[in-house]
Amino acid sequence: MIGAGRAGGTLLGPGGDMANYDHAAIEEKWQARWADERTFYVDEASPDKFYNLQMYPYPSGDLHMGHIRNYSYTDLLTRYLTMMGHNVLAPMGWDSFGLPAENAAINTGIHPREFTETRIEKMKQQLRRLGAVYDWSREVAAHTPEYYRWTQWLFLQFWDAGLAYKKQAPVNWCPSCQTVLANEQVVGDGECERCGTPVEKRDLDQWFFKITDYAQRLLDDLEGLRGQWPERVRIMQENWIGRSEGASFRMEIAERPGASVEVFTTRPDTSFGMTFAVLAPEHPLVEELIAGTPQEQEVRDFVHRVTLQTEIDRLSTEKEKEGLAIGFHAVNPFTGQPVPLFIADYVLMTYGTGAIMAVPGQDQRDWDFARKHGLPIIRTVQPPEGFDGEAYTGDGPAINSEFLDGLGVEEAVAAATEWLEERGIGEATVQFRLRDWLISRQRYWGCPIPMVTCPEDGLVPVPASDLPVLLPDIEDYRPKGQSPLAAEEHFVATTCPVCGGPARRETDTMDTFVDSSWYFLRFADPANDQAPFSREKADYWMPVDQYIGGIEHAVLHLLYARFFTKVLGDLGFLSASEPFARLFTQGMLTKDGAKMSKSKGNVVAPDAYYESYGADAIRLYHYFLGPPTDDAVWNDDGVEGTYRFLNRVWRLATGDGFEAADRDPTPADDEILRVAHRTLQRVSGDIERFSFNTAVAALMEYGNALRAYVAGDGGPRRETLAACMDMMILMLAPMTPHVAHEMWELAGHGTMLATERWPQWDEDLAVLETVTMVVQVNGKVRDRFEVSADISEDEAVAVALSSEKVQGYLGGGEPDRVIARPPKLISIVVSS
RNA sequence: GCCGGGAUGGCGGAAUGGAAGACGCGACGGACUCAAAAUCCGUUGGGCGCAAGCCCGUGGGGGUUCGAGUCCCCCUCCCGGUACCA
Repeated sequence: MIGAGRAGGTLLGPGGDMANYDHAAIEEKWQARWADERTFYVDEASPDKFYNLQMYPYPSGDLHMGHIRNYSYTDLLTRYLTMMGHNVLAPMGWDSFGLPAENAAINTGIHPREFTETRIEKMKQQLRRLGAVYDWSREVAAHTPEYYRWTQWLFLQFWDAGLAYKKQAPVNWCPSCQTVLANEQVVGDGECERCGTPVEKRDLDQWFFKITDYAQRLLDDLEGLRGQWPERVRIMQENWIGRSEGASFRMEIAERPGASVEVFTTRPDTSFGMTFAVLAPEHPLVEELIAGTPQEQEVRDFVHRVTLQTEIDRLSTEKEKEGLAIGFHAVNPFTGQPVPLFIADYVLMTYGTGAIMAVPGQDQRDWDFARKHGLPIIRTVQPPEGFDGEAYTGDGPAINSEFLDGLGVEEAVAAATEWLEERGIGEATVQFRLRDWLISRQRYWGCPIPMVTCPEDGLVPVPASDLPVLLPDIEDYRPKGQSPLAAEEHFVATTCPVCGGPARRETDTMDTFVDSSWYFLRFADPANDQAPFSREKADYWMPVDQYIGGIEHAVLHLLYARFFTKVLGDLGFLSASEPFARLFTQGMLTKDGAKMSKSKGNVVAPDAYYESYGADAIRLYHYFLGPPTDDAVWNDDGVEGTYRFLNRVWRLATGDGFEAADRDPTPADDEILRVAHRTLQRVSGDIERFSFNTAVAALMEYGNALRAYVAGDGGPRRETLAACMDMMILMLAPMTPHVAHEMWELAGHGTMLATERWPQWDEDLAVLETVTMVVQVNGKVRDRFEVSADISEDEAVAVALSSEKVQGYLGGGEPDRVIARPPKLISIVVSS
């Protein structure tokens, strides 16, 4: 077909001498073929599986260019890996519970289910239009009873394993969303992740998952992800888990024999420098001690004032630390001396023991507080000569510390801890910053928590056989401080599974992060109605070989999913201990200096681009735009360039404007084949290392070389051009699949391009025959030679020294030094 | 504050310690056209020069090296995370 003129004319563009391809017709044709032939549907037959997963999206309805960028990357890999011969699972599903649907219901009266499902359909259409391919037989949606039945079932497994519990706790409350938030969902200066409203504290009965039981393993297993996950994500998780080692010990209250307070410190070596101790205002001991004392009212007022502060004020580091002596003393076990006991807002009840020993000499916060309240400061670590700071936190010999004197920090910590342990006062302990995961939400559009409360039997799980606890249809979605479900008596009123007596259902629903903590497992076995997934299928597909998503999930989703995987592994449901073997976080697409979002009004709708340029040109532009890990700025003119490129390739494929001849090969034919193989080598390597932008650049250079070849003396040789075009088409197949498939068919291949094998380059052809050798004199390039790529060192030096220009710089003398790096470079050093 | 990451033409970006600016966008000039669009060809970091060519140039300052955008030290600015975590 090559060189046969405008073959297959019906799909050619609308007239003009320089025909553009008819992207609309071509795209529809091939999208239908992939769907009808279920080209990317997979089973478990092959030993060479590859699980290629993109974070399943919230069905927002409209794909903007930011989404398109992300889906384009995943689709490139699905197609490339398929051509590499892997059995590639690329599923798609919907994170379809959550607030937007519920808010829409409140505002418009449309049922969240209808709202959600309409949008899912819309989004599926848009993915199809992009040419993104999936195994749609595995589609899941978190809001369907077929899915959330198993979310509830998994909750029951957690409950049975003692990993789910309910307790009253001060929680983050968003007054606008009228629901609680996990710590991880409080962002910035204490604002709601969703709506930006300042978060308040409230005491509520809430459900938690005991993720803290897994803190150490979640931390340890990050090691194994080194090199496979972006370093910054690994570090963010490490910091979030926040392990610190130290000691906790008890101190007697001087005025109350029998009463004591436990403190945690990472620096037991500094205990001799303790000059006061501080309790969190909410510490239970505070109320116990002050009851009936003259200062009772003053202390209560202070506690009240602190707890009323929003999280923002309380945690602001600019604010001066506020505190109050409560009139009691703690006895420092190391010295036997009493130190005054304070309450202060800088000590948090939620970390450690909620109480600290204060050592102003070695802790800046304590220093500040001591200064403000006129408390003594004792240094217990000798600062280095010339130290002019305040608290000294570095290493140095211990001083003023009796038996610790002279020891370095590490030895002193060990010695002090041992001292405490020998006396039974305290012990070495490890603290984590990580808190248990609060999963209750007082909202309607989420997975109901399958528990009932019975006056006789207390909290009772709904039997697995009664699942799912269906989310009932209701009339009033407005949040009122408790879940809208609480107002639905027919939902709430039930019977106790244990005693059969009247009982009440839990009305909270689960955080949507619970739904997304196991969806990747459901994709392995989506139709299973006996279990969330079979171990066999999960073990076949897991772990996810390549996970792709946004950096915004660096801690939340990725930590929870890791936690779920470990729990389910421990419970015997699967073998994998980590869900995502490799993680790729793509950068975001910005416009006007911000991430594209509806609320910012800076979204670029793809519709006009689809019409003018088609899906392939849009995709190719996204690949070309820049490194996929980096944020990128949308540029309206850019698609024009990739569209022009594709049309030039199309004209080469359709023989538009030239005639190919059956003739003997010339050096030009030899050379263009070499360029083809060199390009294949570059493109293959670039795709493997996610350098899509340079892969596209290589293809463009190849296209330019092909056009020069076609226009060159003697014109194109039919056989050479066909071989070169086949390679071009195969390389374009994962990137611009529609036009590539069309060209493949036009070239006379009767096969489906998508399942063709990615070609292998010929090493002998890919290597350069001649190289430009640069000759430097004193570091500056002074001459260049075309030399054979396998030139010897001696020859290369001889060529360099023969250069007249170089001789000029040598001024008749001998070079002091010659550094030879054949065939690319000869560097000559000569003293002036 | 602490922990990451970054700064290269008008713009997006490319460059295993070895020709800085590949590839593309934009701009300018030209061909084709009655004209325009499309397409094709050429130029395009700055300065000096008729030219051959020379000098300067990867945020700033030092250093290592025959050779630094790349490695080391210091600084400035920008982005992300985290923030009284004892």
